Amino acid sequence: MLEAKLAEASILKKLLDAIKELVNDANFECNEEGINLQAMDNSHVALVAVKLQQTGFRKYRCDRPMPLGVNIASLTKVLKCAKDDDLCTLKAADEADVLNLVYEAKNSDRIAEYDLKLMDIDSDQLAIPDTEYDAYIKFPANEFSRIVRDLASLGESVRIDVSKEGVRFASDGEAANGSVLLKGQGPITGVTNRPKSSEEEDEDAEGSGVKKEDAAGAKEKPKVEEISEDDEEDEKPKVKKEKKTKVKKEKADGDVDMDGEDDEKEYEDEGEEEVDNEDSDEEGDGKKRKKKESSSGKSPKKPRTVNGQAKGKGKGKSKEDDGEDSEILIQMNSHVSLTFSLKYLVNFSKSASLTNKVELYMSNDVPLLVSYDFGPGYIRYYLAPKIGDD
Amino acid sequence: MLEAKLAEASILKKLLDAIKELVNDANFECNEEGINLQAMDNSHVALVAVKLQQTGFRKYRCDRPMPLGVNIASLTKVLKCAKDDDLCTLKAADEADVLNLVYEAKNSDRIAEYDLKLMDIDSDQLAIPDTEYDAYIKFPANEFSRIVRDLASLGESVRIDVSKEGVRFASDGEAANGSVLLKGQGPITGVTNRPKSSEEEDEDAEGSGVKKEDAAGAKEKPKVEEISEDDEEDEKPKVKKEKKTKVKKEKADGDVDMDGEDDEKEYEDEGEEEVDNEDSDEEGDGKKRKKKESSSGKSPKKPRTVNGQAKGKGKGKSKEDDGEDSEILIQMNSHVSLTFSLKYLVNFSKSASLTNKVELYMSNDVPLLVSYDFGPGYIRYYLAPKIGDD
DNA sequence: CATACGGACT
DNA sequence: AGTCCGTATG
Repeated sequence: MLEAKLAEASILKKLLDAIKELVNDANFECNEEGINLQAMDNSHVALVAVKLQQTGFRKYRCDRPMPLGVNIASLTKVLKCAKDDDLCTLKAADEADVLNLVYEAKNSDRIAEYDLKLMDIDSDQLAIPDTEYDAYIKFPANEFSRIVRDLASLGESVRIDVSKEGVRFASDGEAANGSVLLKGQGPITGVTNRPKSSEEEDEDAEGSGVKKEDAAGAKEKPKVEEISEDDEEDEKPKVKKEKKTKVKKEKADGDVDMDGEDDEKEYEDEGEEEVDNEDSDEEGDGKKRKKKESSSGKSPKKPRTVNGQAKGKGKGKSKEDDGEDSEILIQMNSHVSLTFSLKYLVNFSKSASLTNKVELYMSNDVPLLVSYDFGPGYIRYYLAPKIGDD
Repeated sequence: MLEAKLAEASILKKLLDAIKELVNDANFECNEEGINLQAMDNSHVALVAVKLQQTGFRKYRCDRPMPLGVNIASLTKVLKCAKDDDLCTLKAADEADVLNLVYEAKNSDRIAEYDLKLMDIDSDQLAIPDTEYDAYIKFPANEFSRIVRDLASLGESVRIDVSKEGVRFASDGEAANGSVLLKGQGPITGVTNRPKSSEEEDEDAEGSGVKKEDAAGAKEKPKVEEISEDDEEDEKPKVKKEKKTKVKKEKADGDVDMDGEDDEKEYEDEGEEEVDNEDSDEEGDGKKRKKKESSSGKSPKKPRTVNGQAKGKGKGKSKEDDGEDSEILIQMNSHVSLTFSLKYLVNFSKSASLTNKVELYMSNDVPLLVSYDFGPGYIRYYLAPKIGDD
């Protein structure tokens, strides 16, 4: 049986808001690691993958793997009956045909309980190719929302170019053409980030040995996702580190002070690694920053980077993230230029309500990965590029 | 070519919001003085005239007069892509068929650029008759918004009466009749205000200290007649300070001719003083005046008229400006009673987002002038009165 | 016909 | 800033 207690019903509410337009029905695949959902959008153009890690729950128990087929619209309705800060417990008996949701007000003077009917859904889980990405951008989620919404008002599609200049989003429309350039802070370095698999997340979080299958290898080889069926393509998506280095690099991006405002919060040299992740810190050209980054760049054993901490269980610092909110981190191995349908990107950008950062992973001719990591898990979208130049 | 940098994109956004429902397409007439737009509303009942003075820009360059025909809806779309506090630069090459808009985030980590397609628009600029107004009211813009919205919910039109009693806005409706009386602070004096031309505005801005108070004794009787060019010589139309009246009057700035009559009155600026600023573009081109006044113009802030300070009302309202916000200044030469369509007034009142004061200029049987002066320019609406008492 | 997005008003 | 209404899209 399943019993999973989430500290905030709002997390589920936002999650459902984020996918309800994309997906009609989907299986919540529950196992001891947590809950996964994977589905193609209605037109089979985009893929959405959600993970709620076991560690993200206040309490989590799942004796055996079980797929819970739910109608997303129905679940959305039921979730609307929860207050944002209610404790939310999902329960399902083995072989149950209903999912039981219990909402407890924080002060526990109110308990609401709903039973959502389940359905059998063919889980045609699509395999997510394990990809090496040539470009990685992490920036404020609302910035992304803004850009795609703005451009969507002009045209149908957007071309995203990642170059040394930065990231450019450009769209041509009837009445006007538009382009937005994000410059990023600091030098553009090679890609050192990659989507972490759920196991990695777990490990990052607590290093618990709970992981299953490829536990061991997981960290080393970045696998994108656990695909069910045919993930025989074993090339792990480790990012290409080949051309990683960019010429100019001096300070880590954390040091940059865009606004010119004096940051009194100077980086404490220890404790907090704020941003790192750039493998190439070797420069040490006497910039004011102290080296915090000691890892050897080439093979990030554990690409720990702030990312990890931020999202990970080490919740300790969720707030500090804000300090990072306005940062734009761009990593690139080679020039990438892809065109996507704005309609989908606008849809994806709804997930901004879950977290304040979004990560884009791109390589030419490969689906774009848009990833939002939030406290208890992540939601990732894959969208194939348009071909030709329509 | 044109290159005009505005410190806040929000100014343009608000301006467009203010006119987009009234106008579909319009020419932005750019010349070395600044940018003018003049258009009839879609039903040819109201006229809107906008001026953005060259001094209102962070940077301004316009080598030769050029009309930029834009579709207001398209420009509105493009402007929505700007953040309110973005620096906004308008650029157009000579004979260009696109208007280029560049938005720079204050911290410059984001640069967005849009090209808006231009169109050829027949500029049937209507002449705005030079009018002597018998009544002038300056009061909080949101007060005006409130009054017209309230009355619009009752009836179709409003009768505005200016008498010694104050200004009364009255509307009769099916279910109820309503009337709002504004009393104004201080005694009601003769009209000393008139719509100022942009040059005058400039002067006010800087010469403010310079004004001599009620220069002439004419104060009591605003004469409407002297339209001379001499306006600049003495003080700018300063309004009376304290209760005293100032009288200044000269020509109104534009000549509108709602009816289509054209009386072009040319105001040549006499060599020294500038006063012109007619919206009438046709001639506008011909008269290119150079700004002589530029000197102290560096702070083109809102030309605060003396009024503000003068009135010592004990308003202790909130912000500093508010001190003036609640002031109601009424000047009148003779009783004025006019009826207008509320629908239009409600529309005009949207400009309240641009500034916190509105000025009404009225004379019997003549179009009402509703003027909003904001930092870099002004927006004025002319609306013919209803006749009979429908 | 229903859903979602954008704009307006309080 | 939030809510509601209207418009547009699927």
